[in-house]
Amino acid sequence: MTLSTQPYKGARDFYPEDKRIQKYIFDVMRQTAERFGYEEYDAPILEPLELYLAKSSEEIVSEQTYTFEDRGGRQVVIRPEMTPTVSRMIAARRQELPYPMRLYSIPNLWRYERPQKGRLREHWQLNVDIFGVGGNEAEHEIIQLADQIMRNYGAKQDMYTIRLNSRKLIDYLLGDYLGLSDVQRQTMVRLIDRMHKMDHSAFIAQTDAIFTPSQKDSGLSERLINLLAAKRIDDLPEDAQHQASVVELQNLLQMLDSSRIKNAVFDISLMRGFDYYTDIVFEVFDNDPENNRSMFGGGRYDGLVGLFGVEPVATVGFGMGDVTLKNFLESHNLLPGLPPETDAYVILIGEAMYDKVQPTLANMRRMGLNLAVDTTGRNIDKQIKTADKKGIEHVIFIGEAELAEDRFKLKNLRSGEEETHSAERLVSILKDHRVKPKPTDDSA
RNA sequence: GCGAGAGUAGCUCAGCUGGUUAGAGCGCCUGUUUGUGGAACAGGAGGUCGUGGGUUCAAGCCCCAUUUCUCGCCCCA
Repeated sequence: MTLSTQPYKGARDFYPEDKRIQKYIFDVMRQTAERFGYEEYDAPILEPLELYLAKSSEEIVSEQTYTFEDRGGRQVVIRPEMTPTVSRMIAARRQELPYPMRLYSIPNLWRYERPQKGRLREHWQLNVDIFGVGGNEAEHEIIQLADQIMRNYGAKQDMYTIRLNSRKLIDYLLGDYLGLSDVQRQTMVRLIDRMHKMDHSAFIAQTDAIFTPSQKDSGLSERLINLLAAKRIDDLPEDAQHQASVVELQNLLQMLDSSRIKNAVFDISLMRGFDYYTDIVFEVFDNDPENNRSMFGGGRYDGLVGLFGVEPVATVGFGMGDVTLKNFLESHNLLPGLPPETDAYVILIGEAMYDKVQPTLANMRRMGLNLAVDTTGRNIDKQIKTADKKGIEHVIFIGEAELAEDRFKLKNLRSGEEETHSAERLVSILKDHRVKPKPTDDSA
């Protein structure tokens, strides 16, 4: 049996060309979050099992975590999500933290599930949370930030849709308005969550299975279907329109619209899986018909910090996974070409040059250049080929003549052009060639 | 956890109703005499056909199991 070279199921190796993409994706996340005043934090990848019990969705804890017993007999989980962890951190310093607290992190998370498109076992997820803001300014800022990240990747607003709903509204509609029991509500939420994945008749059949005979006789089925047909807040029943949750939703949509976010819509069927959401939830969908799925989302979860036995803290946040995001960027052709960090590949000409060239290399490196030197002494053509294969755009030739004159030949492998310059000039030319992807602030 | 499809060279794949020493393109290595790449030419390395069993005179091809990958379901990023 030979040793496998494959990475662990559902996890990825990142070769330099992959890591460059990941770094770019993370850089945009970091810069955008920091633009809004969010500060980076981190935490251990291991947490005690109790942290997730009754806080995440039940299936994630019971079937999708990597759980094991450590040598001290403790039940340990490799974190499947970051929200319980950050809530724990806030609770630990509940009294002393300056609110509003704005935090972000890009942790890797593990879930034991069958890998498929957009879903792996290990993924990285930007987590952005604001603590201590009870008003809709929190939702507004969080969604605005999420939207700005998308724009900074170069996404246009017609490429994705931000869907909004309210847990409170759903509770009111299913409970007070339709009169469903708690158990019925829970089942119905799950069902509505995937109503767009099934055909209409199958959906109706399954809703009917949830209702009691008397509920069915009183026409509950029709009322539910009418309710779910609501495309806009105005389509909701008169009674619902006066609910505080609906006023909030309307208010938020208004705020987003004023912030030039025109692709946010109300979606009554939006549920989200986690149990801890308490109010407004949102999800961002890829509009590409090839990849028409939820990319990421979040919402308000005012109850989580309080579970640690401290005064509750109002919280809104979202999580954005790198796998689905990369799918989005690829399908919309938004990933830029990313050259390696190495500014130039140094090719030595002549015998025994390696030692002689060291002072020159050290000098250029001191001036800030990233240089890789070919140590093989192979024919020049092979060395150039190597540079080209590595994707390094520039080659510096150094031989006896160059050392004597203290001027070096720089070749651009893309254009084929060659120029001879002093070390100082080389450094400044190569630094100018660096292309750092920056957030494209298109707030205009 | 459930369902479907697929695993042949580093990559993309071909391989007839089972029939001798398993192929192509690309890539890789060497050389065309060491101060210039992407080309051309010449040569070369590389496969226990995912793994284990079975059927057969004979298995890359048929059967079973297993594993990995891909796609869906559940759930979710």
